[in-house]
Amino acid sequence: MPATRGRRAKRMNGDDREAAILEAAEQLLETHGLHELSIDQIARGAGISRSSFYFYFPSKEAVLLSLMDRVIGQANARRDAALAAAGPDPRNLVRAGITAFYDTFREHRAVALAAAESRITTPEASELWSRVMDSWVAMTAGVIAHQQEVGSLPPSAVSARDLATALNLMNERVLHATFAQDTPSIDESAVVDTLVTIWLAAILGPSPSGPSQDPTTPPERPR
Amino acid sequence: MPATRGRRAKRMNGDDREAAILEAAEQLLETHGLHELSIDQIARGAGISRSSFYFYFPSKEAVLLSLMDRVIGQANARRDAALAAAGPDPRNLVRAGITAFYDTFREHRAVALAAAESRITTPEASELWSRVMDSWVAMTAGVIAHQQEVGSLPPSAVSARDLATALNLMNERVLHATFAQDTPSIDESAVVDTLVTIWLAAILGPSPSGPSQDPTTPPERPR
DNA sequence: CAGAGTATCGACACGGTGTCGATACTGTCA
DNA sequence: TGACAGTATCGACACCGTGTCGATACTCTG
Repeated sequence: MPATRGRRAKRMNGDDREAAILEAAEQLLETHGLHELSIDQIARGAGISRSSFYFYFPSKEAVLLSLMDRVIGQANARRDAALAAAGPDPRNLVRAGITAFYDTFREHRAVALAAAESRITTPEASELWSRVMDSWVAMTAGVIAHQQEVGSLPPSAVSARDLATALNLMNERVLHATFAQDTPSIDESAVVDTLVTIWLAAILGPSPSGPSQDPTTPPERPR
Repeated sequence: MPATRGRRAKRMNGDDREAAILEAAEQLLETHGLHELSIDQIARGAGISRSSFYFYFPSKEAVLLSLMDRVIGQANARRDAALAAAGPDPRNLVRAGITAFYDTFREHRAVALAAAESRITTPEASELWSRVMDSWVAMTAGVIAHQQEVGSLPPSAVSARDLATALNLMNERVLHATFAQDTPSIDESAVVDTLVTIWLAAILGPSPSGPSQDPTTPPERPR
């Protein structure tokens, strides 16, 4: 990046600079964990000094919070669109929801990983993520309760809410492991299918393959 | 704790002091996250100065690593005993394994939570935990593969290994959430049942409740 | 072109880390 | 018993990242 040709573009306006900080941070997070990133690095990456950084954000965690907001908004939008297009069949619903989540965080894996890191130290990040997870859990619990009413899931000993919580936490952890290439973790090519399989086993339960009420989709669904 | 009656017990021998540090650390971790704990606090808690601390451990992460070793050893021992006592029925196997895990980390929740925190910053902690998880995954994958051979689980599109990975990561995350009282999380009273339900749905799959081959244990197993 | 707001920086104080050299205590062997 | 070796302890120092403050430069608008 040569300094904007000829005359050096000295001052940036506040919004541009803020955007530059966000961009620099996300870019640096591709290669370094949040904890191994100093404010100085982010500031330099955005073309300002460390102390100028504080003019825009009170801490690096605040930067991440901004980044998280954007990504979460995208995830929710994508989910709502996907679910609307999926129709009522729980098989499609589940796959659509998981895919929306997967696609978004795959595109912004740096932010996703940093968010998990930040949650530990920053209450704000923790609360933001809690709200996100809660909305997914509530939605999932609705689907499960519906399956129980319709009769394809026997109202087991565990509550729909708890089941929904466990499944969503599984997604969170499994996708994190995949994106971080943890050991053990699941390959990107298989992760969605694996999650969908478990979700369907858990919420469609005992009914082996026979569709209980919606014959619009084939009972067997390989691939 | 009054200073050992009358004459102050000045010097401790090295092993005692090391034990005191471990104890102080675990005790402090009950109420504070690892990141909000300074070496000075741990050292004072063990009755020495900060610089003396370095005589015993190179960092607070090293202390945690010691703590983790002990707890992990306990978890493995408990698991092996439980599995040996559980017999071949996968229903009992699954519940026994999950309960062993749950019980151990419940008794040492401070260490469990700190371990998760430390994994982010300390490669050693990350590797140690990876090895633990890998051994659980391998064991689980064995059970799943066996179920597939026996025929009660149709060899689905996803590999036994991936299934095992997802289920174990679910346990890790769900139990963490429970012990940390995250939002959302599952109450301690319900968490084992919830996990067992999902595991059985995933690895026993389509077969509703009929015992597949081992009639020595009752198919129903409440409490 | 003056003044209000915007943007930037250097310098400082603070708190946590890790190292080093000095010193005190303890057991043991001559 | 008393000197020496090893063990244990500490204070002082240098370092690094953070956050704040006051000074200054730039820019727009009247």
